[in-house]
Amino acid sequence: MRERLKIQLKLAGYSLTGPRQAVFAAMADQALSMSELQAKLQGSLDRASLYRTLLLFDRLQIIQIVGQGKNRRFELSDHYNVHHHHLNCTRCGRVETIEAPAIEREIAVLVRKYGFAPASHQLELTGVCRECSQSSTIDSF
Amino acid sequence: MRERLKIQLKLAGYSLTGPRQAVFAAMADQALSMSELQAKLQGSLDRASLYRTLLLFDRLQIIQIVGQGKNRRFELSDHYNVHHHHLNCTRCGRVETIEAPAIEREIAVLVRKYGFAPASHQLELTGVCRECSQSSTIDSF
DNA sequence: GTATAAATTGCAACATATTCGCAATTTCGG
DNA sequence: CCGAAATTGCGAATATGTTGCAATTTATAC
Repeated sequence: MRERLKIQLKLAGYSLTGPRQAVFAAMADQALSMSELQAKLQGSLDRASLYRTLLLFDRLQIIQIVGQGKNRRFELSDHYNVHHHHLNCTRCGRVETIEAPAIEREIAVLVRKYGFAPASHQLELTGVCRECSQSSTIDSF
Repeated sequence: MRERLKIQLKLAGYSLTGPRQAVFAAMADQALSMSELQAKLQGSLDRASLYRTLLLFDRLQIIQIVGQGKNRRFELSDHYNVHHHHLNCTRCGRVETIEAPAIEREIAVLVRKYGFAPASHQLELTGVCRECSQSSTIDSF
C-alpha cells in the first residue's frame, strides 16, 4: 500500500516524504477528525504540514473528506479502501461504515441518465443508530 | 412559505425576526456557501447573528448543510424544498440538483437492514457534468 | 395602539482554525 | 555522495467562528 502511494505521488510529480507517510499511516485503519489526526501525529509533524498534506491528498484523491463541521473526518479514498458509505449517529457520535451494492447500482443508472462522469460519490445517513435507539437517553436539542 | 417558517419557529419557542427572515429568504432559491450568504446579506445582519441563525435553523432542521470545507453549502431542508441530491462538477463548479426515487427506495431498505432511524440523508456525486465533459477544457490538478 | 417581559440583536473582544513567507532541511536522480 | 528542486518547520498573518452584555426588537396582554 505504501508502494502504491509512492507511485501515485511520483506520477503526479510529488515525493513520498516522512510527513506524508506519517499522515497516510495514521489514517490507515480509520477515519479521523482533524484533532484526532493532530493528536495521533503529535510532534512528528508541524501543523502547517498536516494541512498541506491533507490538501494535497485531497486533490490527488488519496483521501476523501466526509461530514462537516465538528463531524468532518478524513479517510483514505476508495483507491486505498473498500468503497463504503456512512451512518452518522447523532446520539453517540459514532460513524458506522456500511456497504450497499444496491445503491451503487442505482447510482450507476443515475449517472448515465445525467451524462455525469463521476470521480467519486458519498452517501451519508444521519440519525440514530440501533444501539442508541434501544437505550433510553434523550436526544437533547 | 414564510408563514410556515413562522409557525415552525413559534412551535419551537422562537420568534420570526428580521434577521431570520433575511437568512431564510436568501436561501429561498439556491444553496449558498458561507461567503455567498455573507455577501448576499451584506449589512442587513451581523456576522454573529448569521452564525446564530444558521445554528438554529440547522437544529430545527429548517436548513441542511451539504458538502464540506470550501464546498459546504446551506440550503433549505426537505420540508421547504423537494428532497434532492447533488452533482458537483469539478470543472465548472456548478452544483446540479437531482431527484432519484430509486435511490430513496434503496436507502429505505438499507435503513431497515441496519436498524438505523434516519433523520436525513444526502448523496453527493463529484465529477464532471455533461456540459463540461463535452467541452475541451482540461481539468488541471 | 401601548406597556412590558422575554427573546434577540449588534458590537467588540476573544478563541480557534487555517494559511503564508521564507530560511533550513530533506528528497531524489545521476 | 552531490546538487537542484521540493518540502518542511517556524512564526506571523488571516480567516473563521464564538461569547458576554447592553441596546433593540418581538410577542403578548391589555
